[in-house]
Amino acid sequence: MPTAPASESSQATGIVIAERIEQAILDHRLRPGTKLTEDELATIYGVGRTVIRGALQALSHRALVEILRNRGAYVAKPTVREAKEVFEARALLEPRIAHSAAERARPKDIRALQRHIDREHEALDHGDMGQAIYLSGQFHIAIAEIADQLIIGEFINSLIARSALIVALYWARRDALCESHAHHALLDAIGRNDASSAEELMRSHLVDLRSSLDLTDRSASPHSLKDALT
Amino acid sequence: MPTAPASESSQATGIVIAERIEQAILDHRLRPGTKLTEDELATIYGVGRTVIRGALQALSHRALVEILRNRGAYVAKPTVREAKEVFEARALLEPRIAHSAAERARPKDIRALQRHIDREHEALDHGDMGQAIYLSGQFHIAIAEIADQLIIGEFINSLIARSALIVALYWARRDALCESHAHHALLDAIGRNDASSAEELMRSHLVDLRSSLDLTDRSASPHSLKDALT
DNA sequence: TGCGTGCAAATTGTACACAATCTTTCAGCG
DNA sequence: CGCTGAAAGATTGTGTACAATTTGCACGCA
Repeated sequence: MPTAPASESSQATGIVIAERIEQAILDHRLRPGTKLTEDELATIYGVGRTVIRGALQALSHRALVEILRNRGAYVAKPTVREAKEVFEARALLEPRIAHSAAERARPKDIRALQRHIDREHEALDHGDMGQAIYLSGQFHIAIAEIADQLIIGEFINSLIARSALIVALYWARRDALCESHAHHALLDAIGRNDASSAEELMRSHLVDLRSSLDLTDRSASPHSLKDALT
Repeated sequence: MPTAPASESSQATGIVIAERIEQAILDHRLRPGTKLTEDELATIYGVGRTVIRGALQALSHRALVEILRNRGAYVAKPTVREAKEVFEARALLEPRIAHSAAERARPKDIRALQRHIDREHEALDHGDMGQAIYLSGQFHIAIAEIADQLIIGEFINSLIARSALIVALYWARRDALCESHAHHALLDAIGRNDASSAEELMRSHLVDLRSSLDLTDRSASPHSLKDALT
């Protein structure tokens, strides 16, 4: 939920901290599996553990952080199965949303999308891969916002956040995300209010995205290995 | 109410309390708009406010409880728009899930679904409408579980929880949910592994469900009125 | 009477102290 | 030499006190 005014005190601090941590996870400054100790974060942000705990719990609801009882919080490590399911869900939701977005898009929406693409290129030029991946996700979220479907938009938001983690773990072909040709094509179709093209472009874009990942079943995946030993 | 023994494993208490409150909301013992004071709940369940706060925050993430900063937690009151969006999302997700469920269903799954329907009938015979609505939702969740799609299943779970709130606010035709003919037909199709029938039945069932609600735009809705004044 | 201001009560937000639990380490024993 | 078990250390879970914010009410002024 977009609780806008961050400048106020109170619980806003917890939300701000959660967003900071989420940002760090999304652009890969915090790798999957990293331990997030409450005390450590509390001293870093200069607040009590109560606030940190709330932030971590919020992130765990978004499946970005995994909280193990009495054992602490860790940056989540999606399994291969979860990764597959995330992309199945995206394949189900996003083409439909792209369709709606194309129907509803107005000039200012197109300009907003264009700005997203520009920032994406900028990050790529600076070689900031983490930021580029983050912005690439933001582009999808921007499309969902145009579609003006808050609930489905929230689902997509959550799925894209998880996708950043999945990319961190399973990315095989480094070229796929970089050539944001697909995003240009989407912008084009949406700009022309061509709903069925936008829908189809989104569908194939997601197929491409998924095929750039290595989701072969490796039972020796980091997660199950760790679980097996403990 | 037997308050949980102190030896019970830590955070589990918070989860248990959240589930109890959710249950109360779902079968309409707590009406939308009811204030949930932390101190009150803390004394009821015999725990500190810390635990209650965690439970309320979890429920707010599921959109069952609305937390207003410095003003407390209230049972959520979905707007007409949110209600429409919930059913749009369900119409998008559930037919697909019904399809998968029909493909994967095995005899024990069918038996589980049958048990759900039996309990539904039982509640109706006892005239316990709240419980009947709750169980009616559980049937949809059971189908999602058969489909074995954890992530989409979680989305559906959240949507169905919200649907219980929506029914509490906007139910117009009291007959619709009671005649669970649609659930029988679904069980039948899934039992025959007839995926396309199950998908189509789910689609029309959701249309029926939605048409039993009064979602006409009344700008004097409790929520927007409150917002307008503040 | 109507309206604005200021104080008091209630409720939430936060920090901190203590208890419960898990992990690690190391000594003793087979 | 490896295994078992217990104690020490570290980390999380919970209750509670205090601070911050909001709300309700009463008072005074036009």
